[in-house]
Amino acid sequence: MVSNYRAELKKHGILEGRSESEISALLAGAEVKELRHREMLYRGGDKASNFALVVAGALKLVKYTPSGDEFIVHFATPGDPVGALVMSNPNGTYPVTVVSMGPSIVLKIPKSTFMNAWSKDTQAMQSVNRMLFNRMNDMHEQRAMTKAPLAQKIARQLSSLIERIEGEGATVLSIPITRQELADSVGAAVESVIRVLSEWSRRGLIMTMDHHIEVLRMDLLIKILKGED
Amino acid sequence: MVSNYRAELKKHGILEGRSESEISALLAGAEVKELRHREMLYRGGDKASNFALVVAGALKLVKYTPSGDEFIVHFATPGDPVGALVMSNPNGTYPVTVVSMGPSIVLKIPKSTFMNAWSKDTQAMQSVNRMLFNRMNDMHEQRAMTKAPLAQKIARQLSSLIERIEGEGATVLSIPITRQELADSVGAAVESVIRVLSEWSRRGLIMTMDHHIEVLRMDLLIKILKGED
DNA sequence: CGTAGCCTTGAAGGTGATCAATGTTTGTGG
DNA sequence: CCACAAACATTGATCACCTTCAAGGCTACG
Repeated sequence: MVSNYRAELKKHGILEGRSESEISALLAGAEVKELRHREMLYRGGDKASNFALVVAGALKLVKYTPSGDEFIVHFATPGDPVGALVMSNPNGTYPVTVVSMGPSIVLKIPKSTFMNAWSKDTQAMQSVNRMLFNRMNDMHEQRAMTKAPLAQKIARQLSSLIERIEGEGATVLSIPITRQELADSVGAAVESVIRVLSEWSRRGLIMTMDHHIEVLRMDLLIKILKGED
Repeated sequence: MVSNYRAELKKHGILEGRSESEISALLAGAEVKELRHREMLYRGGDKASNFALVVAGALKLVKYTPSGDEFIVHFATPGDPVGALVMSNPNGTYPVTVVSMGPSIVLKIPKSTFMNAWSKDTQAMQSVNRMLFNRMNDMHEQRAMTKAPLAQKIARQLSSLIERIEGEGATVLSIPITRQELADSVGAAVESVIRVLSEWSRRGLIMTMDHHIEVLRMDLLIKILKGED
């Protein structure tokens, strides 16, 4: 399974159509790492010595407010680069803490390889840029909803996550996500998220099993997302 | 003034220390454009044929919610690249509408030059990445404040803008900004922003003259920003 | 001198935060 | 495999902060 990380990355347009020698240059010193649930990959503020490509599973990128509560900046899903932007910065530190949600697999690539191979490789940089572009757009979409009611924000987050992790048309979110995490990702209080999800459960819209959310009525979720409730 | 855009860009670390031939390659087909107040540079959804570097003034990057109201994703300030991320994407369209705030100057660079020169130039890409990194961090900071009271969000936005546009220690924001724009950028209603700013005016914290905001008591603004009110 | 764009103020009402208490599930060490 | 701790979920009551709606004023500019 681990051995096949290359195929997985190619699915997401990374390393696709590259020669064997190009690939080995881009992966010089790379290390496949399996992370356990809640295991930390990077700690925010630590010196950035490598970046990672998500191969399987999902990771949360977390920041902390001065007042101590946590908020989730982004969920990194397969194909996502993590910590790549800071590589260009000598002595840069990771801007976020990165923690695995459920078991996941990442490919850790040393900063030196980034500088020697990635940054000089147009195709590679383009795939990194494409992912950053997507991430930016995702953040913009989220910002666009600041004034929308909480249910709408949660619906968006949920369907966006399912689509990105499971693919178009899926209904089960295979990574474990707590109400707290959902709250931290939409900028709300846990209790408020719980009230929304409980309501949805009652209405038969979703089902939760052991921190795994299944959407039973995607059509209704989409309606809520659009504010048609 | 226009002729000196290179010096201005170098101040922000772009094109710095490059040879004459490198610079002319990076600026092949580039065009200096002066924008009037409220003039549009890019319309969201249009095919992206070039990107721009902000030389002087400021631009707002705007999106529209389905319900029609506007929200401001980012204020682009001198040194900022605009539309650069979408260059890697063939047939990509601008994800945001870009409008000048007050008169401003940008350097428009064709997509072909991005593909031929920028994307192959490690140093150039690094400076673009550095700016994107900053923009991301700015958005993260903003996200971190979703639960903070409105006054805090406005204080942050204001001081961040002043620092980025005018430099450390400045107190006057030289670009015209309306209450509506401030509201759209922090995700609030105009009236709410007005109430906060009026209160600040009464307390002698700020002064507004013809859409230009001056901070009279930066110390107090910082206190508010930190939630110490 | 009238329109357009922006600013202001007040009143009413709602959404979600906070606090507090309790139940439930999961994980771990003996 | 049990017992206890830790993490997570739930529910209710209260209340602050903003939004919304409505109405009116100011200033610039063609």
